[in-house]
Amino acid sequence: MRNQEIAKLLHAIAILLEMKGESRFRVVAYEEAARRIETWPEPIEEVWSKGRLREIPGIGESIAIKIGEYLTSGKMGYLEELTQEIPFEVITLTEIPGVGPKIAKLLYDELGIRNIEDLEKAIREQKLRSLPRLGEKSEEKIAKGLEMFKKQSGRMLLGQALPLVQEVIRVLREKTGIQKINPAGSVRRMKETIGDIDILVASSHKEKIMQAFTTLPQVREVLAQGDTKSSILTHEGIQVDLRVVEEKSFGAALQYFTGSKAHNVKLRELALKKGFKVNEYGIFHIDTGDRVGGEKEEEIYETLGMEWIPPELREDQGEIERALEKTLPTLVELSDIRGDLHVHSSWSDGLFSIEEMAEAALARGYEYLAICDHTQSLAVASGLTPEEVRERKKEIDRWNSKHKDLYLLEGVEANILGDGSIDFPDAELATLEIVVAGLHSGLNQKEEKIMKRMEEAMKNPYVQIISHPTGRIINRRNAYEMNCEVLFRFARETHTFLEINAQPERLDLRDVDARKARSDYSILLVISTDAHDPNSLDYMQYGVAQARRAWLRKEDILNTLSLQELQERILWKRKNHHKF
DNA sequence: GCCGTTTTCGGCCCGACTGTTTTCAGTCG
Repeated sequence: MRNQEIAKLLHAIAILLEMKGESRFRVVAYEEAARRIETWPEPIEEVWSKGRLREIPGIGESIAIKIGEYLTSGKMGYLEELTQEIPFEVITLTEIPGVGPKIAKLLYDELGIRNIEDLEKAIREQKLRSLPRLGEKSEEKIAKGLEMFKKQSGRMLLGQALPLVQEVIRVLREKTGIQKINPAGSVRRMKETIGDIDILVASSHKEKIMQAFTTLPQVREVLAQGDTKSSILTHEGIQVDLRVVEEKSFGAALQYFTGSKAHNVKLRELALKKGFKVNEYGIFHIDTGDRVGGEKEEEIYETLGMEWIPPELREDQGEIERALEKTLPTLVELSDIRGDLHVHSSWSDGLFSIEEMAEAALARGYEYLAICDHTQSLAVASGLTPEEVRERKKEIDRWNSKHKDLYLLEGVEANILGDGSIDFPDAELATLEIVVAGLHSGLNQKEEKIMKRMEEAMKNPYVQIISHPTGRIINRRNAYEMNCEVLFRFARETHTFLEINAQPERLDLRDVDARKARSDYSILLVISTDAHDPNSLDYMQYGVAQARRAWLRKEDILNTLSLQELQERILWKRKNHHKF
């Protein structure tokens, strides 16, 4: 999968073109192409080899040729031409907040600054303030941006951002009595990672709210305090922006600040075609200037003849077209989930007893919970031997005999070994109700080997679910070298389910992959928390959000079934294995 | 550079804020 790699090159071209002062439409075209490729679920090299690059929106003749050239020769002549004028390195300067292409170019042209180190030196020597169109304040601003840039290590996880937002909102409500307050931006869209946090308030008591906000206990530094917008930095170094708008504009502002940018651009283009103008204050007739809505977000979409679009879908990935046809899917909700099919107990590397995990599941209203401890080859995680699994069964049976409202499924998360075999005998697996299997070793093997292991594992009649199928850890580890299309094909052929692992740093499958697995391969997905403690059962909300971003409905998720239906579905594979 | 229920040519989203400027360029979301 070389999508990221190609997207980076196209992004670099866009920046370089902007530095040169090229038409902003060309710049936008390269940016758009980069974004499309980055989120395209198929490996770009495969799309290319099938001659289907032009089917990706935003890829025209010219960019398709450049991608082809790069995949054939490892070079992109156009990019090399551009970097003759401006070194590739200079692009990294634009990642500093407050430094865009134009300033980066200025820094390079006037002071020969090529990278972060050069820039630091120039700031120390106070060289920036004497440049044309820059002054003392600009120098200060860039110095501050540089500090922030050096501190941050990737975007924060949704699992970090959401609790913070909820806490900030709770305290602001308490302190000021405001009613209308909502997260916006990528937090509201429940993206897997968040840049900075946006919160929106409707009120006419601006001063009081800003005061309350900038004196929150979480505040380390107030970055800006204005009438309508203030920004703070928390002790963890997270930037939170708060905007206050008039009640009558709340819906329009919420729509506007929720984004995504691509979604908003498309929406406003469409509005223009229909004779309307959309901005953060409302929706207006172009001819008369009359305001036709804006207090509620729904009014914007309705006026344009569309269904209201759930924030999780607002990425310009087809949702606007579907909203116009009024055929958006009804997305799965947390309340649809009837149980968790992958949790650990203190029998392996979990921190709490089976009973404690079960009580927590009961408290969340679940009908079932699958105890899936690690198996023997995973010694570091106290993986269980068959004997230990039999011992454990007594404890599970004891719960089930006493409780009728929560059923414990006896399971394991088995390990897929280097040759694709499962580290637990088939005869033992056959005694279990649920077998999840995943890769936990040999993660750096070549694609061919990885895929062979996956195939072998899925052919095993007792393996029902593949856990964290791509193995990525956000900000820390890339996915295995693998091919999701092939994985999906195997999964379909062997009637194996795939997991959406809800751990905030995993969220694996990714949203675009899960969407493809369901839409193109009809694979049923399982949302599991992989919890090692009772509180982590709440990760389910992130898994559900991921599923919603993948356009999934209740009927696309295995663990929305009742216990009886679930048992039928998961036992089907071993009973019918001879047929395929 | 891309794209087409107005178009194969002529369009291509919107506004706030900031700083260094006397009218606007650059950045951001």
